[in-house]
Amino acid sequence: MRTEDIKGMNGLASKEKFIISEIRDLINAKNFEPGEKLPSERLLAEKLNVTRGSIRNAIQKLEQYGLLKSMPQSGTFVSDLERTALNGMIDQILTLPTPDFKSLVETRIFLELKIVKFAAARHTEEDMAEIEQAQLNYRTKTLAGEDSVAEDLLFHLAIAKASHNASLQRLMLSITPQIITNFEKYHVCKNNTAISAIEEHEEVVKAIRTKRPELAEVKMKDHFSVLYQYCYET
Amino acid sequence: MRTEDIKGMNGLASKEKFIISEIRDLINAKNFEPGEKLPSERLLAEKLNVTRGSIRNAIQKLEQYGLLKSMPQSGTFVSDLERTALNGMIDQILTLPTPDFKSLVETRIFLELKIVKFAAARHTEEDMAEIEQAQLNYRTKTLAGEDSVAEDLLFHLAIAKASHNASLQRLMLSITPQIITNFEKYHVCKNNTAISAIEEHEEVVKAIRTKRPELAEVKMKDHFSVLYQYCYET
DNA sequence: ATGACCAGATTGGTTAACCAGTTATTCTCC
DNA sequence: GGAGAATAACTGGTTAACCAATCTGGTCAT
Repeated sequence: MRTEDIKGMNGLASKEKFIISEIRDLINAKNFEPGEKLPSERLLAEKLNVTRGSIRNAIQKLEQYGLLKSMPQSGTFVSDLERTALNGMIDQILTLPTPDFKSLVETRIFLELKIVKFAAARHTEEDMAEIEQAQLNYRTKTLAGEDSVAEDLLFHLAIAKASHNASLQRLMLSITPQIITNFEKYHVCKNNTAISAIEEHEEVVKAIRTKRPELAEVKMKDHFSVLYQYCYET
Repeated sequence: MRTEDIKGMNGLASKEKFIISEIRDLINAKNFEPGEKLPSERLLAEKLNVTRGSIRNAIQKLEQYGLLKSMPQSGTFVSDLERTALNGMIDQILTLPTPDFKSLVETRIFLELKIVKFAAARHTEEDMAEIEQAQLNYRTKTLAGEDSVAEDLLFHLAIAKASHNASLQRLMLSITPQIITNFEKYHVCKNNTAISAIEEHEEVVKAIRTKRPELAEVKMKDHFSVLYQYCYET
């Protein structure tokens, strides 16, 4: 059995993939009931001829997806899912490809259009203050002719926070940096559009402040128009 | 310095929070440039009076969000983000609350309505076969009067895969199990609605097969109507 | 002066021993 | 024979020593 250390398509080392699939097979072979206890890490390590650390990594991965739950000094338990569901999820996790840039941008736009609607509907006074402060920072930095990518990011994150949906906020946090760090590479963000972005931002702010979700979405869409074209017209 | 082991609001142990915030402070104090190398794990551990393992955990967390990047036998580097952006992101990560059930459901519906549109537009023959097989499984299991929560989940995951957007698929994978495992607790999924769900599913399948994104979205929305009411009418 | 090169220090990653709880077992006493 | 307590075995988590790749600084031949 080769266990190369090269990273796979979805960021999982192939050794980790192997272990995860073995755990899946074990769950199937033994007809595990939901909530049942997995064999101990040591036993699994011995059975699969890998180190215990590798087992722990694999378990941690599946724990991130909510499929397993480790209890200190007690054991690792499969979550309350049917075995067939567990199987399907693990299969998808194993074959999940690394998102390409277009997928990321597509997802980001889509997330933000919803987030800004929620923000317009649910924001508090403090949220509004933070958004406006972020926009002020972006404005001054941009007008000074300096690079304002960071301030732009913070503006959008402030809106995400104001959406009062922790789940959406987290998704936003997890996909944004990947996009930002690839921006230059893909030449998506033109510097000369930064000035006009100030006004676009302020239109969004105005719509949020006046609590008009639909308008906020439209204005955000305008702001994303360049990115949008990149996604759907190439 | 208290370092309780109790999990914080966002699933981060307070010790981890402390370390992450210290790392942030360090990056600020030393005016780190994008891409610069962080002090070694040993040095950080000594400086913060914690074990090296704790440092490694914190770094791993920030790596998940794409803010740091560990290079074997070389060092840990901050990603190519402005320091202000780094700061804002870390602050949000530290204060991110655990998503409540309503946030999760809200997000799931929203994701699926987009996913089904993409699936209708982009699915391949294999995708379609998998979706229809999943639906068949759901149908037979439900008609047999057995519990079909797992088959329902797999049906929706098959559609997510057919969206051909790895980013969306991953988001879907990461929020679904949390919802499923809380279903019973919140009594959202009534057993007696399962039969009618068969037809709703098949309407969705039909819309996907005939490549009508808008219709697919409508049909999916119908399918989620009960959940939707739970979200927005309580 | 310059470039190739080598040894030692430093790095993140890995391993194995250890720890504090939990759980199963056995032994005792009624 | 059965309930309760002591105990041994086992659990995931933690720690410290170890590893191999890498980086650094100086040295030496050119």
